[in-house]
Amino acid sequence: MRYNNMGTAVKAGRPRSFCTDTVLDRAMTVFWRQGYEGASLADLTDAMGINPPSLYAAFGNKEGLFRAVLERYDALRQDLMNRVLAAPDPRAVARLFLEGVAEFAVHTEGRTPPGCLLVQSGLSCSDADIPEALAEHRAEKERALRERFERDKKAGRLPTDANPATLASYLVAMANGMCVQASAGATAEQLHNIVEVALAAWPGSGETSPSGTNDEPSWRAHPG
Amino acid sequence: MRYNNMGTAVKAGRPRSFCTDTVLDRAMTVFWRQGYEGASLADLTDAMGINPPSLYAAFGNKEGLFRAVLERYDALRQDLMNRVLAAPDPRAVARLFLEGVAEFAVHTEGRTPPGCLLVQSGLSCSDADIPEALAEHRAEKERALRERFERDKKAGRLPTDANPATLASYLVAMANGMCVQASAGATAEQLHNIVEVALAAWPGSGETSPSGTNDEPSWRAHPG
DNA sequence: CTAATTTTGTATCGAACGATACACATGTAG
DNA sequence: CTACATGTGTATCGTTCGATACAAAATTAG
Repeated sequence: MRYNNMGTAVKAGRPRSFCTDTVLDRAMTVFWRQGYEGASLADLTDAMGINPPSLYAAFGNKEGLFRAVLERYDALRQDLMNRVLAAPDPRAVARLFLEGVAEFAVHTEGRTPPGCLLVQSGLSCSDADIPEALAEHRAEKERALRERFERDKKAGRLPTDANPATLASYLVAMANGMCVQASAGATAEQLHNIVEVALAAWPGSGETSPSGTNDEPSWRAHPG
Repeated sequence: MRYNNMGTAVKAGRPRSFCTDTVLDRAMTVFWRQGYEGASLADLTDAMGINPPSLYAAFGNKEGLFRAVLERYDALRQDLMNRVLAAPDPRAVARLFLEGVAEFAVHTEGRTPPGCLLVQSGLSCSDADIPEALAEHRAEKERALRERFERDKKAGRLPTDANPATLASYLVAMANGMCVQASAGATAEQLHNIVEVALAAWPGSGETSPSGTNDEPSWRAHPG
């Protein structure tokens, strides 16, 4: 038995000619732009630069490839979620989350379509497993936010009558809605305007903030 | 030339055996539940109770049927939009709109899937005309809200520095986001909680309302 | 080296896709 | 009635779909 430079075992047989993450990134753009059912195997293999047998050997079938793409998508977004969850207070969590989503949704650098894969690639499909898988991935983010807000509430960083689940659900709904807008061509400025309005809804807005960050009301025509 | 009881001309030839709106309603549920590309012609003709030649004679092709379904969907939602736009002030517009969307999104009476056809049926497709058609229909609602808010601003029912376009975009994004939540199984109570938070963002919230409707802060755990 | 193992490229499978040809049914026009 | 026009049902078109069979290529194991 031989080992590579990472200490993992090298299997016998012909080695793979492609990098898993690279082909997943390419498949991601196809699913993102065309949706799960609109992405044909020919589209996928063309974009990935591999042939069908390689795809099926690596990912099982089309749904397996899609699920692998979703995991890869989460990994690419993990840094953002980590920064969001590391924010000092719930208001900063909300702001970093919505601003981060707005940034990702439009600032694609041509590598991906605008919007969010978890919203665009299959809310409705002939195979209900696909919308379900997407919903689970979205719910994962909502759960992380809710648990953060539950800790904030216990620590006194939210009013005692605040509802962490509702606040998390509000943020995720807002984010998903912004992604729908982005997929239809909304600009970064339009999304950031929406974010400013959305943050005005946050507990403590509209009054002098106890933390001293007295934000400008966000529904104004020309903030600043 | 003969005329029917509505005064319209009766064409020569064998008459249609189906009601256009009825078959469109049935096609709507298929597109809604399975998405544009996930809805096969066999699925559609089965649900509509007609054969392919009848479908093609009446609607041209699959995309033509889909566009007819979108028009039908708008017609079914027109009453809600009329009531929303007839509200006395912008805050009432926002509340009626979001509450109406929340109601429609979950209260389907088994006839349709939860959510919104304009969000679920094809944000991404191999044929880009479909997402574009959906975006136009969504933008139509946003435009109606924006024009209403522009009139409100001129009439002094909104602050002089309010941004009607941003407020309309915020409401539509919120509505679309709630529909995404609904499609994944959110309950009416969860959506209404989100609506309460969303309305707290509205200009004038957080202070004693000038109209005297001093709404309960909406991010509370147990409103009322 | 030979044997075993795994991936690759080509070529293609049966099923499902969107869309139609065509004969028959059912109406109006005169 | 005949002539014409339109819709319906069956049966099927060519294409594309997701998925594989198979043999050659490329590696490890001994």
